[in-house]
Amino acid sequence: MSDVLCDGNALLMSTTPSTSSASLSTRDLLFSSRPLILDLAQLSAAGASAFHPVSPPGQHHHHHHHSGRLGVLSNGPDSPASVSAINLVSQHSNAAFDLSNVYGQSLHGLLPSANVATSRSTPASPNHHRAHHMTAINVAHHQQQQPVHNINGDAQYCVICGDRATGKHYGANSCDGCKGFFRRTVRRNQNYTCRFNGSCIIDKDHRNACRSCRFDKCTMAGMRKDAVQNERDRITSSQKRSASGGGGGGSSRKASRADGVDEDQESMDGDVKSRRTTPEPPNQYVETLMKAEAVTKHLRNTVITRTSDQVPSPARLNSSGDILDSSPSAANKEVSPGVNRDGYRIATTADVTESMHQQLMLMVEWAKTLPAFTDLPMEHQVRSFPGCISHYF
Amino acid sequence: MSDVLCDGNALLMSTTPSTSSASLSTRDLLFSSRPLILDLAQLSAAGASAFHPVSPPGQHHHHHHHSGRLGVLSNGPDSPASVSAINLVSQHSNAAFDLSNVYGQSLHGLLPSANVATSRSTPASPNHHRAHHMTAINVAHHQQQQPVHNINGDAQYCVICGDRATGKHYGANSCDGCKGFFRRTVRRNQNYTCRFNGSCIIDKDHRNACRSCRFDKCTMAGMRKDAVQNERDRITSSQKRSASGGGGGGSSRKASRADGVDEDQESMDGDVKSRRTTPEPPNQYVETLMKAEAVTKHLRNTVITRTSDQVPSPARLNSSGDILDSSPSAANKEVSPGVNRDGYRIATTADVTESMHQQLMLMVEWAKTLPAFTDLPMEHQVRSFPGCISHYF
DNA sequence: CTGCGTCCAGCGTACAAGAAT
DNA sequence: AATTCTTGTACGCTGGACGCA
Ligand SMILES: [Zn+2]
Ligand SMILES: [Zn+2]
Ligand SMILES: [Zn+2]
Ligand SMILES: [Zn+2]
Repeated sequence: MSDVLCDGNALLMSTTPSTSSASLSTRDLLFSSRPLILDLAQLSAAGASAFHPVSPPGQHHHHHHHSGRLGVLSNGPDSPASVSAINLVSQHSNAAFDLSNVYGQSLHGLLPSANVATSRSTPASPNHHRAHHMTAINVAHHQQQQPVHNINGDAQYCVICGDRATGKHYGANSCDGCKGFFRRTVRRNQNYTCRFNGSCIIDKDHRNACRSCRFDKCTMAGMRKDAVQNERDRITSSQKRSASGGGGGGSSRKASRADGVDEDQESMDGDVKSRRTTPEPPNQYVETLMKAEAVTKHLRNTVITRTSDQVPSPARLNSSGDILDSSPSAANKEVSPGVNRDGYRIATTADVTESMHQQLMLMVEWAKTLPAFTDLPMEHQVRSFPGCISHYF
Repeated sequence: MSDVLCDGNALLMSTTPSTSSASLSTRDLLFSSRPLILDLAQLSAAGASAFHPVSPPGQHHHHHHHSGRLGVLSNGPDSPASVSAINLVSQHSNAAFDLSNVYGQSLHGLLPSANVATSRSTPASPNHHRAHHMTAINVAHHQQQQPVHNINGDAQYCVICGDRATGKHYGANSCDGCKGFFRRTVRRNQNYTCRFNGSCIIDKDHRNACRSCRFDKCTMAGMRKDAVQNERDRITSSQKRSASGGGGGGSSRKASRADGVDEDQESMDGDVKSRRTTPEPPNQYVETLMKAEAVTKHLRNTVITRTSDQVPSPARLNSSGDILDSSPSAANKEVSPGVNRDGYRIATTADVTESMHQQLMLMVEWAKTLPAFTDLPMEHQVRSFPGCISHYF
């Protein structure tokens, strides 16, 4: 029962690894003209590495330390295993089910033809964020203050975050943001603790994501605490009497509450607390993924083996007991009639079902290896699948 | 030609949302003992509908749209388009192929409920407003800030809902409610769909009745997405201040968990958000993914529409011309014989092929939005596909 | 002019309360 | 009844605008 019959195109399931078969292998069909292969491990890894803000938004960077470029992974290692679980091969050239063809076409020309490196460094981007940013410093026109160096040849960028620098502050060439941040921190004698592993990336768009790392970077960049002076007298007074009367008030400064309730926002006090350690590192994401990959790899291989061995091999691996509980028997049921000369046989719905089942399983198992996933309450685990990442599965 | 015929279990393609199949669903089979679900659709992006970030496919069963209460948002709206691209349903009870059920269940409860909200805005609470806000102009007392206009005569009302404005937010003079709503929406990259005709009235008492219209109005009123910044470091109130003094320390806030378990409710990352329990990354990864999601979103929607309209609708959207190049015609060919009473028809190999093709396309397009990917030399780009992710297809 | 300072609009986060499930 | 999500309010932090020597 349950054979899939295609009037025109038979669905065939390969019973061999698909690589060497004389007939067209899925892989051959898929990437006949191109060396496409795919290895997710790499994608995620590579992707991940890519994620690494390696190329910071921009210009700012120039040299900059470590910044770790992870280096490009060469894909080699695990590709062998990547054989489609379901190798559906069509006997006919126009077969609709010839996935290989589909893939081939889809990929053909889809990839960005050129962009090899293009390093999209995007010097221009800094725009977004406050436009009114260009203030005093701005030399009349040229609104794009980029790589410019000032008259002295000093770099124009903040050594802490890469934003445009407004001069030296507390000993380091920096932007107003880092200047203010350092001052407030020192004045208030605050102590921050990194929630990750102390190696957060500090650039213009993320400088506020981790105060601990930002402050460390300030210090590292040469800012000196002793350059921060004591609080001065309030400046506030000025305006009121002159204009106030008539109500013209204008906006000059504000009259900071005479009633004393104000207490202002800048000021300090406090006591020392200890450092608390929070889990998860920043960059270890890639590591985690790699680990997950390693853990599920055997499962993957098993699945592949099972799928491809469906017919011929008497030895079905049921070893992974707890994972399987669905129709295992249905698969190896009377198939003899369909086997043809190339070692393929007609795929039964059970075959397809089985394969999909396995695929799902793999995904789930994979997800389960991610600590962040298992930490979720069950409900959430379920919900997480539809997320942005799962879309691409 | 090319119909898939199953002697025992027919492969059917659903032309409807597929809500209630009585037979065992794949899901049941797969995870009978475990609550794991997996929305394939989402998973493969293809599965389909899931792609729509908000897609509420699920829930269908319960009440839902009819939603009697006016002003109340049921979450239905956002997911009109989400119909599984390929709903394979088995005619037999033990059919392993009932993906529709899988989808339905998976999504059930997955969507962020749209809750309405109560407009707690103003009940009377105008009490305090920001203290330091009332500055110059404020004459000591008069705490009832209502129709107040500031010195310039600017309206003091929210341009979106008419409530009392608290200043400019993201570019528009608005109330705190609209400010928060806009920020959350943008940060989560959410998409709303009006259940009516897109012209809902947004005022103080009804602003929570339709998120779609509220958001549109925000945009229309001048709020800019780019004014919403990235997530910052945690604040925790008694951030340690070291110090000397004798401390008067009174902790202002609640002393939120020093152990870091806190994790706050606000802060997420994906549109379908995967709620994380673990701290999560400093995040550029998520950011990158979100960005990729946003960029390919329209593609996803297009694919879903096309796929779901495959059979019934005479209006197939071929609009996205450049993306399609495979057998489009094959799909809508003589199907009459296969349509059965439930609105399903037998899936042709072309249907499956088409869908898979689209899915692949999506993946590739998505990958192309990742800088790390495009930075790879072409050869590597091609090779990256078969990795751990592709295994899960 | 540089490099300290302060000021405060407008970002942000924290969380209590309500709504939905 | 328990749990999760959204909302809106309270208040902290940031950084550009400026004052001053
Ligand atoms: Zn800086
Ligand atoms: Zn850090
Ligand atoms: Zn409003
Ligand atoms: Zn509406």
